[in-house]
Amino acid sequence: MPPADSWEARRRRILDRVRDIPAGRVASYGQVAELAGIPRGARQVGRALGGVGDEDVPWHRVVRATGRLAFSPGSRPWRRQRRRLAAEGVLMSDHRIDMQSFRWQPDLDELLWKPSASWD
DNA sequence: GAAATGACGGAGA
DNA sequence: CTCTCCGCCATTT
Repeated sequence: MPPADSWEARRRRILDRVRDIPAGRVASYGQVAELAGIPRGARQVGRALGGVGDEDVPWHRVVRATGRLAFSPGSRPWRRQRRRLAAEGVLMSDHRIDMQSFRWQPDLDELLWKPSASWD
């Protein structure tokens, strides 16, 4: 039997988390790593996304913590990602996303969807 | 095996 | 704002 937490297992958890990111929001590599139970595993997230081809994964919703894309500005993949984000309403100004407004916050969404559970 | 290389991040100068 | 430096870890050289 292989180790319980193999690279394949972690890769699968990473991609599952990326699938959770709703359209119109973005998450940073580090954030996805945290959610996948891999603290400080930002680079592994990049590694996992690098292999996604036809797999059904919204890879374009993962950006750097700074709001910039991981690709070189103006490059082919950079433009592709920017286009996909724009189609969801995530616009960039000066090659950068306003993380304050577009960063996905799972816990906050929970509050918005299920309000009045235990307020006051 | 050692060293370099990333779809990264954070701290510090 | 820039530029280092370090931690991280799978993969490549």
